[in-house]
Amino acid sequence: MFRPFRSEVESAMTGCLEALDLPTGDLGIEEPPEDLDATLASSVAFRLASELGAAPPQVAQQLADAVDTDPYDYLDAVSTQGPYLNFHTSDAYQTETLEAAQESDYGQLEDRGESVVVEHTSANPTGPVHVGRARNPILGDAVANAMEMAGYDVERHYYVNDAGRQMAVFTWAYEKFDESDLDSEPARDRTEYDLVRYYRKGNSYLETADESAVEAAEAEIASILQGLEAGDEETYERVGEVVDQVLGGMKECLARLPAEFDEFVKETRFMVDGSTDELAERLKETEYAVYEEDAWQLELDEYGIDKNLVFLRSDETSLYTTRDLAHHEWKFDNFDRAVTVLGEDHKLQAEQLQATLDILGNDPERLDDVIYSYVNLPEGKMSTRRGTGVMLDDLLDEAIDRAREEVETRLDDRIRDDELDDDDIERIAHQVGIGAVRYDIVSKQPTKGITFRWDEALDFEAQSAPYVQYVHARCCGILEEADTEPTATEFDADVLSTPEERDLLAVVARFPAVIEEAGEDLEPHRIATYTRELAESFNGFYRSCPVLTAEDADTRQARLALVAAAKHTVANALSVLGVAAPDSM
RNA sequence: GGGCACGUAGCUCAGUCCGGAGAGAGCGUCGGACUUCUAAUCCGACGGUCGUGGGUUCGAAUCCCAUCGUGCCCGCCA
Repeated sequence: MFRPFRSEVESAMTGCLEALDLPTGDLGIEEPPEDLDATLASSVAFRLASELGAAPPQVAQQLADAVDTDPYDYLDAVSTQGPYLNFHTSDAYQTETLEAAQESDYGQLEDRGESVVVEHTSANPTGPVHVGRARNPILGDAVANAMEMAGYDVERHYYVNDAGRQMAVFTWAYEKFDESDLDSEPARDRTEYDLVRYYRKGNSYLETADESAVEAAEAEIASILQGLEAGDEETYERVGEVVDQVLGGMKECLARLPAEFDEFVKETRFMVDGSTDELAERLKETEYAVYEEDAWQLELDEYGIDKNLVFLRSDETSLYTTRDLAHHEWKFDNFDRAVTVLGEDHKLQAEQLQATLDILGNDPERLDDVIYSYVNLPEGKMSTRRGTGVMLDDLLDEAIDRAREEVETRLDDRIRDDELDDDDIERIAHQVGIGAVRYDIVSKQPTKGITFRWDEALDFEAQSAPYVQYVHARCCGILEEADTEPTATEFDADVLSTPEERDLLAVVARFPAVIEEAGEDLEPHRIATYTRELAESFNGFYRSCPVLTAEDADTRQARLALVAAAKHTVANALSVLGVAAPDSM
């Protein structure tokens, strides 16, 4: 009910200011400090003080007196404290929040009737997913989830770069070398770990072999690229054999997170259907196009980009961005909006794409980018080609092992007599281990750099996933013990009167607004911050408010409803983050 | 050299978009709380020139300018 309450406050303030013939452009509405019992506040009195020739506290009082709360359901009263106006909620606010949160989909906002394609990960199919890349699926999945919960109609796409130079090199190397040429065993028994050895071998060969050998190899690589450009069937099959195998392995790895996709869109698709050629022709016709140094380029100075964008090589083949432009026009044809999650190293390319889409007559406002910084090792960047980096599979394995150890050591001094069996332990180890990895990454602002350190990545201490997951397990424990989940008619929210109960309910009430903000601003880390506040409030409530042994039946019933509300809220918040919500821990 | 990001407690981070109520957490350190619905919990203490210097403002971690440090980018690679 926070969102409707906010609307009421805005409406009440606007009405009040209009009645006094004051400007309504800035209502100064903000969230008050935590130790106040007001739900919203306004600092507008500061700005109106000079205009009214009175000190801010007097202005605040004058405004508070003028506000009419009668027409509103959730706005109960306005008070002042110095220069601030404080807005207080009604009993109906509590009651209806508690009722709304009994629904297991609490936080799911109304359908906006707007479709959006969220493209994320899109890692080149060159080898195993390493931790440097892993921020993308974890962030991307959360962005998609947040938008979905905020009411958008979301599709998740993985754009497969199967037509670039890297894949041509890979295909050439895969065909040229034999197992006996390779100098190591696969690090893991899965296709991408096997095949990446050819890719690395090929790259080191190109760096170290003698000139004529490199020349011959480059000729073969160029012929593969040209074969793709010309739509040659056999070339597609050769490249496809490598791409599909490697991608298949990468999908298995990503599924462990899990990060799932509605569609894998191959870039060769936009070569085969002629849209890349057609697009290049259209670009040539624009006033931005120049033919320099035997290649077609686009001058983007007007867009503040001083680097020319080459869109056709001198041999007439297309480049990644050319194909990606066709890809994005396809997105615009099929979706209302497009969101792309990509590393900061692709930022310039994203700006060029944005500018060029505009030149081609598209509305660039329909495309948003979510940019994140790479996860680096203390000693530098991770690289598939060079074989440096921590593999996501290894990180997940370690995290699960660490979580399993934790569960087992806690087994002995466990109070609850629910007899965890081996399957439970394994389940909890997976939920907590993988959850901790995801939470650690998704809870930080994407623009902040992360340096990967094993001890930090495997730190399950507070302010991490298990802290929040534990709240869910506690809720489940209570509700299971009570042997009933209350329905919306069987409780009275008014009996929830302790500070801890009111605080928890107040936090629960804000959840839909947090979803709205995270979904609209593409900032899922806000949900992680919120889960921490929610968990803190719940633990405070848990400490001081017995539920099953409450002093009377009404209190017990209302607290059970509050526990169910907290459970749905924490479960749905974790679900947006892609973190499992364990029933027991 | 140019462009873009980041810089908040010893460490890891919220807060910055949209300026407002003594700058908040966690880890670590120190001290407390389990005959209790799960102690992966809770309570308390210690700890901060919000990189630095200017400016705007009644008010700046937040906006502007400058500066330093770190990262990323500046390929007919992706």
